[in-house]
Amino acid sequence: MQEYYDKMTAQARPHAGRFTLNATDGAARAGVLDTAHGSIETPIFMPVGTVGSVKALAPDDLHALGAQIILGNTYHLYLRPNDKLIARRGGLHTFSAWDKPILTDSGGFQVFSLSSLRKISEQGVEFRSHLDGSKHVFTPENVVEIQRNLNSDIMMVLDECVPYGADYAYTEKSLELTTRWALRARQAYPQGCAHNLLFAITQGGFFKDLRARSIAALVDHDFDGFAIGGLSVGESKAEMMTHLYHATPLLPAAKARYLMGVGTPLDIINGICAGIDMFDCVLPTRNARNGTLYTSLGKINIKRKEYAEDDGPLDPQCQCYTCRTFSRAYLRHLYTSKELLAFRLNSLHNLTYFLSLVREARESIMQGRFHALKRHIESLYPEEAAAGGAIG
RNA sequence: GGAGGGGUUCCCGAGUGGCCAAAGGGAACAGACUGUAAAUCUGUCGUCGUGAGACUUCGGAGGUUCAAAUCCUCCCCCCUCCA
Repeated sequence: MQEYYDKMTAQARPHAGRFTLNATDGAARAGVLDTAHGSIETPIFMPVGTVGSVKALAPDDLHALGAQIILGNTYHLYLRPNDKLIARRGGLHTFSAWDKPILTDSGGFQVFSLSSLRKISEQGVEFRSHLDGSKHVFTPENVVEIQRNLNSDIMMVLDECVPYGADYAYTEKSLELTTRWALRARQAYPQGCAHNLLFAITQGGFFKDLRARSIAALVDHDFDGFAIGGLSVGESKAEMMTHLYHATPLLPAAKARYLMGVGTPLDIINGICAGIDMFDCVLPTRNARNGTLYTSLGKINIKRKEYAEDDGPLDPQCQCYTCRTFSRAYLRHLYTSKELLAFRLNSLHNLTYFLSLVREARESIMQGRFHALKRHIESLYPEEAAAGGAIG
């Protein structure tokens, strides 16, 4: 493996880990994060490709969309096909033919979402595979090792994503464990994987003092970026926003900030408003496969009968391949007929929407007019805004 | 001509005296989805009514019964095999 690590290190571009701020507008930031496979311009939305594939799309599609970085998942790729198999093929970039940056989630979320299958201890988490029931152990150290084997550009530390409704005592105990795990992960690889950036994950549930404590305990350690975890796990929109706006300013300004698993277009705008740089979410791709599409006029469900004879484009203001080429009537027909093309065209469109949104946000920050964009997005999702998604 | 099987709510298909406006699929219609065990899940799905409930349905027409999709009679139609 050392030979593999050396080779990956040699191939890495210089300055990996450097984060440069280009502009700010209020708390909103526009920056650039350098990684081993190139730079990403923030704020950024990262399409989710859990098992080494953004569902329904090929790398060519992602390039056409202007995707700068995608996600992979440690838990899923470790179980299948296995990180060592991927390392033998030259890492996840080579294996999946994606040459731009990749961020891998640690499996902390699976510890949460597959909770019936696991047992948490100081050492790490013992869990059963959802695929075949076999028993495995994740520790802060081996999760980093797995991500190095994948040659992830941005590795996430193992954390516990605390379920919504957890009480103060549990949240506190969990946060302390997550903190100890993060420090162990960092200490295990102090210099050994400099080009595989390592982000810490802050937790703290829905208690402001615990959020602050989690951040304070991590900021002084040498992480390449900081994530806010444990939001959007079932809480109300208002609660989520309260903690988003409370926690983000506590993160160090000089490092990239990542809001994990979020969110809707309005959530993302709020995150940017609060000072977040990076987002990922399954919403655009999953909703694409389930028929919900995001447009410049709001959300639409392409399955609806009203589109059966609608010859207009999905979104007249969108320049994506889907909108340039096909009618709503055809897209509805594809979906209704269960044609696989529906997944690809819908995913292309929704990701175009999310990527355009963050690109516009970046431009508006550079030009000092971010607030106007925020107001506009709020007007597109009035119900969500009314539910508490219009703070700031 | 002979022997047998069958016609159920948009479709397929359970149901053979009351617990049946009728299982289960499908279709249709609507909704959900936030670090992806998701091409998944949920709801509605005879008519009227917010509701309790009322009314009309199981090929057709009669009949038996307190009660019929279910039992009886006749009729119509479909399928298989034999001639």
